[in-house]
Amino acid sequence: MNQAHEPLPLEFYNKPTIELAQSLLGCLLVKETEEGLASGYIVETEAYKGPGDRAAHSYGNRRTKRTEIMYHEAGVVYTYTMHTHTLINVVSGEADEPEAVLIRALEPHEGLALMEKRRIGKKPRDWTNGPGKLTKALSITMNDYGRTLTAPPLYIAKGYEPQDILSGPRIGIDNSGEAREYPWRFWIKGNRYVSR
DNA sequence: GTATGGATCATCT
DNA sequence: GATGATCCATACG
Repeated sequence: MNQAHEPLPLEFYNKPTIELAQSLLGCLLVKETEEGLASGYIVETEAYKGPGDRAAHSYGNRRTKRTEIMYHEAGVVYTYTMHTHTLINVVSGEADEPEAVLIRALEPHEGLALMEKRRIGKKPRDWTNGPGKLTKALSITMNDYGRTLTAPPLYIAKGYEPQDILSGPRIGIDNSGEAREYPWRFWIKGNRYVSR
């Protein structure tokens, strides 16, 4: 049987976005549904810094119905639909600072049978090694938009301390000028579930 | 292993 | 009507 976890306090998210992106590595992302609980350790993230970041949806303080939640205080979820997939971000920064951290990959931990069922025909390694994949494995949808990460059904709990953290350019933002070169992607060295 | 193109839809112009 | 913070199948080496 699965055991519930203790969510990290709201204060955890109260730090600079780049720092938060690194702090999230090794933490446990948990989603509870009627089918049961599924969770995975965060092994890859990307920071998006709002106004001055051409790759961010909130570049130039762009404020629309979709990005509205990024102007909220840190610790809430920003889900976004990309083609046929849903992506999940953790909102960072103070209120009116539209920054966020994209969760790119997880290492499956609990609810493995559920993930297998949600990712039929895929190898275990392909269950959560990409932003669009992990949301499917954990059943994260647009219904989670705006949720606070400190209570079920969707929350982040303490995981383990990563050994080595590496950083590099972000992925999939080739048309964003200089912003594509910023080393704002972070991952745990040697982890098999990191994308690419 | 790398490279390429199509799927498919919410959101924005 | 155009645009993706992607994924997958296919082709090729």
